[in-house]
Amino acid sequence: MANGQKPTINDVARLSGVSKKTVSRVINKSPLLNDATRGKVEAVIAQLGYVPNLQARALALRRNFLLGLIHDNPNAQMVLGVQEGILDTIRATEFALVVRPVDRHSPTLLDDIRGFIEQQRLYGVMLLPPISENDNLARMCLDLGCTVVRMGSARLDEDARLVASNDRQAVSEAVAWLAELGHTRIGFIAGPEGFRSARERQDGFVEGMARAGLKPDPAIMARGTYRFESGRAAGEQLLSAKEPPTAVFSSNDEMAAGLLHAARERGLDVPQDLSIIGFDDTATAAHIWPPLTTVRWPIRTMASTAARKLIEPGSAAAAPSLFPSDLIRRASAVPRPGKDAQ
Amino acid sequence: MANGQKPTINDVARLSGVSKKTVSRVINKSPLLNDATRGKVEAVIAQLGYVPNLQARALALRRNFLLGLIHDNPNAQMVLGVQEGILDTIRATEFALVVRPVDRHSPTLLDDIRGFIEQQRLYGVMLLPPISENDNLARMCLDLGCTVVRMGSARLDEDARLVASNDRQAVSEAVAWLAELGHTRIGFIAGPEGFRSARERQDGFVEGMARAGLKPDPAIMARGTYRFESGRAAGEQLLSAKEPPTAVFSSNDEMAAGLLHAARERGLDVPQDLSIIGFDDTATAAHIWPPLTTVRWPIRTMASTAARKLIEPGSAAAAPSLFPSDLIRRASAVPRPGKDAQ
DNA sequence: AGGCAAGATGACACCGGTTACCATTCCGGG
DNA sequence: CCCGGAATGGTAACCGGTGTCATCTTGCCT
Repeated sequence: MANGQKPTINDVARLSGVSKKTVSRVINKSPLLNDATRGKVEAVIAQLGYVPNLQARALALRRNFLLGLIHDNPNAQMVLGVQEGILDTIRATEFALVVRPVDRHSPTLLDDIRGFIEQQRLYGVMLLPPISENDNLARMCLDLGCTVVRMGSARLDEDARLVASNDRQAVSEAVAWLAELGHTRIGFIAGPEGFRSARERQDGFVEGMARAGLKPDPAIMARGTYRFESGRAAGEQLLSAKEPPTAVFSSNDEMAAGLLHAARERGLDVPQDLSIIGFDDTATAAHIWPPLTTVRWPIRTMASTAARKLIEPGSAAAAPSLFPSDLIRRASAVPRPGKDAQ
Repeated sequence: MANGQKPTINDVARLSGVSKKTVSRVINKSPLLNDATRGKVEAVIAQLGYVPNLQARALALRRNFLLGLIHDNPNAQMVLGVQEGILDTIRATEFALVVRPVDRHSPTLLDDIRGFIEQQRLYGVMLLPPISENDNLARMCLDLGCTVVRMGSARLDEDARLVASNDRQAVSEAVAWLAELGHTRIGFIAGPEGFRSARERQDGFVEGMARAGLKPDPAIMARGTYRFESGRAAGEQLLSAKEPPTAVFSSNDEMAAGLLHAARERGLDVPQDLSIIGFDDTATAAHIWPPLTTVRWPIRTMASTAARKLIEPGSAAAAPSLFPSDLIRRASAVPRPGKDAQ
């Protein structure tokens, strides 16, 4: 310690004239300890700038302090928001956040993740959509002995903890808003098949239409991949329908931007000729023209909650949490032309 | 081990009838080892599914396998690209990536980061712009005993390793391209004062203008904060000049998007009335209308290189690396109207 | 056959914490 | 005045690896 090494618990013990054990008690805030002793030891700790070695601690405790974030980049904005949310929770703790972007389509996905978890001996992992929907993956993590939290669209989950946004309700309300603006021909661009979020949003669309007394028309509904290009393609399909929509709900912002391009290429004016609502409230949403009306879900808060569930034992943490989303009203959705004239 | 615990090196040793030390040699691929023994031990390892405990290893080796990424979110797209680049390098190693978003303006910034590094005993840290420009921070990390790599705009650096993009040259070329398209009134939106990247880009602008035989006009140059709104404000300023520009280079995409809004609000047609070039090639760049001509720098490759410098000892790693950027030509920059008619 | 260097392996302490368990001191109550 | 129990601190072993150094084989040379 004198020679440039970091001070250890032994140095602290020697300098304060107590045993390692006592220092350990001070660090761990053991209640059965004389105040005088505690003070003495704390003074030495401060003087030395002693920081306990987490690796040694992890070894002795047979558990460590690493949380893993496993995702496959659906959306940079969202992933970063999640990271910030997790940090909000763990910043003052001894936990650290380890990230692991993966490729959902890799044939060795499960093995890669297993190796990662085993090698780093993670305490818990957080799964983001879309891989959070992979039940086999969640089960494997649980079997590997770490706690698991999944983020995603609403759905009960027996064993892994769940933090979800209520996509269905949010979409339903967005559609209701379009109806309120006087639209009756409302189109829909769905997310890719097999994604829970895609289904939730589709269900929300159907529900919203029903509530508004409208009937979804398959002729102005299409499916995309959540990517920009697919949104443009879907847009072309919808807009070339015999009776094109005057408003479209897109299951995410990126596809909404694609739709916007498709509309523009046809010489349509958005929002005059076509109202658009997206989902996610990505950075792009506010920056495109016109600014996109979209659904924002509280990513950061959700992630922060999820992290709490990960590190806090207790049964309460096991109950799924459902978060509401907000409709952000911008310029891309306006009353149907001629509606006021009715 | 039999009772559900993870197998340890002792289990492997016992089952294969050799000592711990020999198993350790197998794991570390020691060359002085009998092939027969190695084979036997490896068989047992495979059979048991033994994975060495990194924490114990870190303790014994007095170094660990954690790389830290410290940043304050200049741009989600970029941060995520960096994370992916780092993973490209460390995926097959025992290193893990620990992220730490921070707030550049926090008064306790340095202390927070120090605590983080000391607590987790990071092996190395990577600093992203803009905090990578903080020399005190870099020095502190070095003093704490971890290797440091800074990403940023070109500039020699004595102690910390540097991975940089050649912003100046890239901007210079972008301006040359505008000149080639026939523009002579070229405006500029600078980044915030005090940022190295902002200065590099500004220098590049001046250089490019000079090369094209043009003189920068302060009346059509403004400064922004790299945020959308500041781009819009700068745009209003530039466009209300007595002699407005026919083309503008914006120091990043987000401000370019703001400029685009400003132009549109004035009834200008982009690109017919105004050509725009941005910087960064964020997701937004391709999704706005018209698609933005912009400078793309190889974030992922740079980050991958940076990670290699972090974990590979050797003096070669200490030399700064400079990466070239590409001009992505999209629809937002077109020939000056009437130019062909000349 | 003897000597010896090189190769292969093992014994043991140690990294920096933790826990189990024991020893001491200091009480109050019978 | 003695004893039991709480409060406090110490000792040793352990977590799962690694380094050092000693030991035991070999093969080869003379």
